[in-house]
Amino acid sequence: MTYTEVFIALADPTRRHIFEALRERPKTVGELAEGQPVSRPAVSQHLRVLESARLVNVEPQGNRRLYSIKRDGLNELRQYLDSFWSDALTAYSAEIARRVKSEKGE
Amino acid sequence: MTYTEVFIALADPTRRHIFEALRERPKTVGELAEGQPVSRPAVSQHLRVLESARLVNVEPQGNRRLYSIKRDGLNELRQYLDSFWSDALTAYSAEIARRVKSEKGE
DNA sequence: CGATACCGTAAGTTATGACTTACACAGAGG
DNA sequence: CCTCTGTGTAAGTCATAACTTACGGTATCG
Repeated sequence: MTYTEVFIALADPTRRHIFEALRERPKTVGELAEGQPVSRPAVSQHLRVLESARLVNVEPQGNRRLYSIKRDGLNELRQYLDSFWSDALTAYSAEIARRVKSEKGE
Repeated sequence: MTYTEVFIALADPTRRHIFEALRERPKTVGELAEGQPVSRPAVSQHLRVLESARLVNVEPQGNRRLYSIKRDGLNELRQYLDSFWSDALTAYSAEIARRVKSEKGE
């Protein structure tokens, strides 16, 4: 059920833009805010949501904070999506398979 | 980019529950509403959003309307996710993850 | 030491959307 | 016909969250 946060995080356009801006390279909050039409505190708040969804990673570097993409959230989302393919949408077998996988710690 | 609607559609818990209820088999609006804690018109509105996101398919059958899962929306979402798995990004984020781990003394 | 850059948090405002009830309309069946 | 069933739509309410400005705290640098 943890992909809930990931969906919510990526549903917002501004947040998705920030996230996509990190594909190029890790960036600081100021750098990210510069490319967006919203204020810097707004970017900070979005980054907090992205971090909570395990989509980004923060690494303090002296005065600044360097944000980068983290794959955990993406993995969960992909796992959820794959559950709609693993089997021809029959009954609950896909869901069961997903649960078993996560129980094994994968 | 059209995956925007898909993200928004699946971000709502009620809408995701409705969508997941269709994994078992195609269902009518009444059947779907019965399994949800919200009113029937609410389910109708959710279905409109899901349909607009190309996540469900509707087939009128006499008096009722039979809804079923449509792959188009899921395909777009998966395509978007897969774009984050390019080799460069994979190597880059793996490096970040490794650094963070070693900083934690793990 | 100041002074400045970088960033997070608080508080308040506003827009969005999820929900309700009420209504309209088409098909099935007596 | 008339009624019931199944569903979509309209209008209005209310909660949420996205945004702003203001402020506080911590490094860096002169």
